[in-house]
Amino acid sequence: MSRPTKHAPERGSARIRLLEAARDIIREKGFSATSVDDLCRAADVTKGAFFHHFGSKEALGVAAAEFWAETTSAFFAAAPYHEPADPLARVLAYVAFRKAIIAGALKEFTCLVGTMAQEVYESAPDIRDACGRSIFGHTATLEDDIEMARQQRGISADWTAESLARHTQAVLQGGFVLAKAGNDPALARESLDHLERYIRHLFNVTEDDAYEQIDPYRMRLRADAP
Amino acid sequence: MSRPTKHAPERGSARIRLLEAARDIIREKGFSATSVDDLCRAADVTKGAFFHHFGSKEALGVAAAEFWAETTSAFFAAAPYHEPADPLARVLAYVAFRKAIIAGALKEFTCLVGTMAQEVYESAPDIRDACGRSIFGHTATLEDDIEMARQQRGISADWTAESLARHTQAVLQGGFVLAKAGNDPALARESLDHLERYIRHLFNVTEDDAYEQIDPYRMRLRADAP
DNA sequence: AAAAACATACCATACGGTTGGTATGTGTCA
DNA sequence: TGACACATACCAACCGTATGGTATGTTTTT
Repeated sequence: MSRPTKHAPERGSARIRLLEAARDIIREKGFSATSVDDLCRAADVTKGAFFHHFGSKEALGVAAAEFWAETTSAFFAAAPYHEPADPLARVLAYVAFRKAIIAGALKEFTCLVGTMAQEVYESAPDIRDACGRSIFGHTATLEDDIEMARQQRGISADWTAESLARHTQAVLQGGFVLAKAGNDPALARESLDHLERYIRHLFNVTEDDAYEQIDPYRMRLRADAP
Repeated sequence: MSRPTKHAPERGSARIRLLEAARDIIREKGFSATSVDDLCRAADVTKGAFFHHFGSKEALGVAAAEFWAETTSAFFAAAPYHEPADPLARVLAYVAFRKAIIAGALKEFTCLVGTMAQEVYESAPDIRDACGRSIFGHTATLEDDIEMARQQRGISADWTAESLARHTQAVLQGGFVLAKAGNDPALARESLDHLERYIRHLFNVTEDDAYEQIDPYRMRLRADAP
């Protein structure tokens, strides 16, 4: 959190710090309850700097959603759930990975853009659309693996890869809502277990099947567990 | 919840109007963005009346969640999805009913307590807990039908009726989030289709089975459609 | 030198909440 | 029965503060 020295000024360092503060504080208090002063205090910048980088609070909301899209897509691209050679294994590994990162405080693993969209969908269309691009951009990264698994296994489905990818995101977002309402992260994990069972059913893969065949990534997660 | 007193037949009319205004405006703008003045204006009462009935804005939030719990539980208790004699049919009819009432504007069918919980879970524990009681009180009304269906059909499951009921609610809440982010109610209905398919899989009931056997309520919904 | 990146001081308003009051109903007891 | 004490429901005006936003600098980088 310490500011960079005057002679090594990171380009847009105040801007980045404001976006990071927005990510953390909006996830904790919501967009409306987060004041510009809150953000300036957390980022250790003045209001002048804030309005130099963002034309309005709403513009910051849009930028925060875009920042979230950038950072999370980098995070998921680098995540190990892409490792399995089998496409269905990658899909199941994704679910297992999402489940594994649900840990700690609620504000640390819940979704910024889901929270913001829920709150401002009607009053701030620009923010809503930026949140939508982040969410549906992410679901799109799952579609190829789902479609590959479907074709490879000859599943003639009455559902599309697109819709199953979106459903996966819906289960995640809904799990977050229940976890918040019940103040218990386990509620989010619980729904992911149902999602995993659903996907296995869709692909006729039962729990009895050897895991190392279908889901080596999940095996590794289990082996790493204490 | 509203204590029935002998005197003052018109008692609490301002209170009720404020709770109805809260239900509508908070669903549209969120809790923080909804001002006390907004509510007073919509309910056509003065601020003095507001703070006569509610000790604070947060107290109104709690009361609004409780009001939501009361009105929705009466609504669902009177809904026709309880009609089928078969318990699994009732569960599937519930999902079909939830899908059927997703229509019109987002603010008209989305969930007040899900929205509020998502927003204030960290900053207003009293409201969060009231939202939790509303949500999990509702999921509990599904548990008996699920458990009866399970026993009747001899399903030896690695899941509980409780967790499946909660998952159903998670899919609904997540569907609402996606519908808001994508500004399209169809996104919520889409996830309910996956949920229905999941439940059918769990109970080994395929789409090919005769509907009138398993789900007369759904048949009626279809017949009623234009 | 130009412009981008900050900082300081300030503003109008909207915010949640308080105050002091009125009108009306209700239980009580002389 | 009536008058009195008390409670409830509601209102208009007001208060201190926090809010998003601006005007005008100063510093730093190119």
